[in-house]
Amino acid sequence: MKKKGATIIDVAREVGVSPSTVSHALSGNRVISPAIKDKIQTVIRKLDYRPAFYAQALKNPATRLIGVVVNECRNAGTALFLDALADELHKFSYHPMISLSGRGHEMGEDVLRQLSTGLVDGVINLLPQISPEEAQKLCGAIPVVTNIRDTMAPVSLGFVKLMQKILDYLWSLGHRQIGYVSSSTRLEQEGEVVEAMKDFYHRKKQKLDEAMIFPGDDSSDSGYAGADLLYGQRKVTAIICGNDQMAFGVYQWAYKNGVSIPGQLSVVGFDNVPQSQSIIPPLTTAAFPYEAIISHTVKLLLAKIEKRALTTHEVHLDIPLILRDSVAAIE
Amino acid sequence: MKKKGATIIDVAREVGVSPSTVSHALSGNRVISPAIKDKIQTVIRKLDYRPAFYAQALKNPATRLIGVVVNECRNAGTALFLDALADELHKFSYHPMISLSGRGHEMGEDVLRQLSTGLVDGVINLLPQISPEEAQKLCGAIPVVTNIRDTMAPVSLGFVKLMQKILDYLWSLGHRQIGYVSSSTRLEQEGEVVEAMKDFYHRKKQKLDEAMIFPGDDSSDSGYAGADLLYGQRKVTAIICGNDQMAFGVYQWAYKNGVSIPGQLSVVGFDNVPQSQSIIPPLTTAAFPYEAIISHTVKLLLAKIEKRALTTHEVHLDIPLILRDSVAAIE
DNA sequence: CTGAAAGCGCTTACAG
DNA sequence: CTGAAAGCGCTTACAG
Repeated sequence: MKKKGATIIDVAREVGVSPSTVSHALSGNRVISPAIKDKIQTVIRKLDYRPAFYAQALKNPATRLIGVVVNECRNAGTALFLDALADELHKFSYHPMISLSGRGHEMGEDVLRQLSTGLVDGVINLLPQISPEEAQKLCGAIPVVTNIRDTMAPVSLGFVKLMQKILDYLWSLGHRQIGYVSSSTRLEQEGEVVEAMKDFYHRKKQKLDEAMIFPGDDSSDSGYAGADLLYGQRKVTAIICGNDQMAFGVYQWAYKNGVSIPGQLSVVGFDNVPQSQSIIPPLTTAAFPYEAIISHTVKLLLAKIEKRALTTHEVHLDIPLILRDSVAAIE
Repeated sequence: MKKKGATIIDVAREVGVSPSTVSHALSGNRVISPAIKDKIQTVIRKLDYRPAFYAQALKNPATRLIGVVVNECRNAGTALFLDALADELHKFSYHPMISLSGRGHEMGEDVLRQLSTGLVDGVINLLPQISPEEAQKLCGAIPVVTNIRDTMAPVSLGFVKLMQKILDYLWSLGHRQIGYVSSSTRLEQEGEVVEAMKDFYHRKKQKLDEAMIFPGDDSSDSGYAGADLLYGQRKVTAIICGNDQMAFGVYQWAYKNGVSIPGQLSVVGFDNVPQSQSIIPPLTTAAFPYEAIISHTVKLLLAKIEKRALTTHEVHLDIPLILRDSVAAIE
């Protein structure tokens, strides 16, 4: 195909000046006589001239584009995150270029590699299956930050404290059989979370039963399957889910099987997506601190791009638990 | 900032051949002696050479990038649409570059204009506030298709038939006071839908009460407000919503106000997003025919890009109504 | 099988 | 205040 469109030379010829003059009129880097400036503006409009992006990029490699790579955006938490990330980047006159790599692992690598050919000034890796090290290798000279897990300045989220808070809460309400549907996006921290659970039971002079942990994949289907196993077979009285999506799957299973929430089964989520508030009963869930994480991620990436020193190196964020109506006491 | 990175000249020098040879080895357009080819591969890996995207684009303007412009992706229907669109584009070796313009109108125009500087081969306009004509003007020589509403080959969705089907269904169950929370994303069709409602009432020897129509903005908040007005003041027994999100808002209002669905209030949505199935009670909703629309949109855009003649010019799609549990008969 | 040269559409020292 | 020229990093006729 061919993108016709006028070039700067066409404009210059029509006005009767040199291309340099047109270029300077556009950039404002040089004082141009008002008469010529006006004429240039007129001709630009007449020919519908638009400077070719790639030709500009060849001279000045900064594109102010940030590649954002994510598997898919159907997950409500991801969608919210992307919207907020776009807003944050706009504040610094950067523009996100979102790539959906799809569910396949190899695709994600391809996308990261393609981005690193000068198209973007930096990339934000949101792929759980790609480590910070891999991401940086795939991107070569282009700065990357892998969300939350970045090696230079990771965000440490208070998963451990959160899990203990949740367990304490459920325990105090009389729950003794507590199931957990884990989340694949927080793989790195999964180990810690399980440790936190072990600790908790240890303090209660009990032992964590590994059969109470169901490996979820962040989809509501896996929440559904988790509920089927944990409530249907393991007879839990409460289920903690690694994200809200899976908690919704638990709700769905409960509805299909005539199990009442929170009457017969208590549920706790993670993310605090809008639906968690509107679902019935409103879901008790942990509020993922989007704003703080996004502002940190963007700050970090811009520092790398602009080769500035980092002011902060590590961030600790607590995760508040939002009490709503999906948890009840055991009578 | 400066993106260092090796150039093709660095590679050529290191191997001891000309840049042309390296270029041909990469493209495969020329037979290269195996020994040299091997050496080139080795050096490329050693220097971590990646062809500069913008320099390639300067010679061959086709980037195989498709700009997709959308206000935001937090709406579940939009997120689903974007995921499926990415999959469809990948089938043809095109890659979506998603831009979130945010809620502001002007931003959307800026983004469209910026895309049209050669960065992408075509754009898909998903902004309800920008008409096909405006979009094409903003994009200049770059092909655009405005989803569904494209002038060349629009998709006509059976909104009229759907609305009549829904009204028939509710009417047959005894509903006489039926509210409607309209959707701002389907502005164009809103008129038709209201006509369909008028027709319906006319056939029933009644008159449509305009007070039964609440102008929604696709957010669950507006569903909430709609329910407050329509049920709280206008005493409807059923509410039809322009999208599922707003139906969820109605659910939320009902929960807060102790109104049971479908016992006291029946609700119908539109989109069939995953949550509509998992919500309690599962929502009776219309299934937006994503796949057909996306495949049509992509086919149309690729035809424009590759300057092929269109095989189809207009598509009529029926919208199935999925009966679930959010509607009950009036006793 | 390989190389030297022109050119894609801009910008920016350099010269006036 | 303005122009001629070099160059960004590639690709592709053209020549051997």
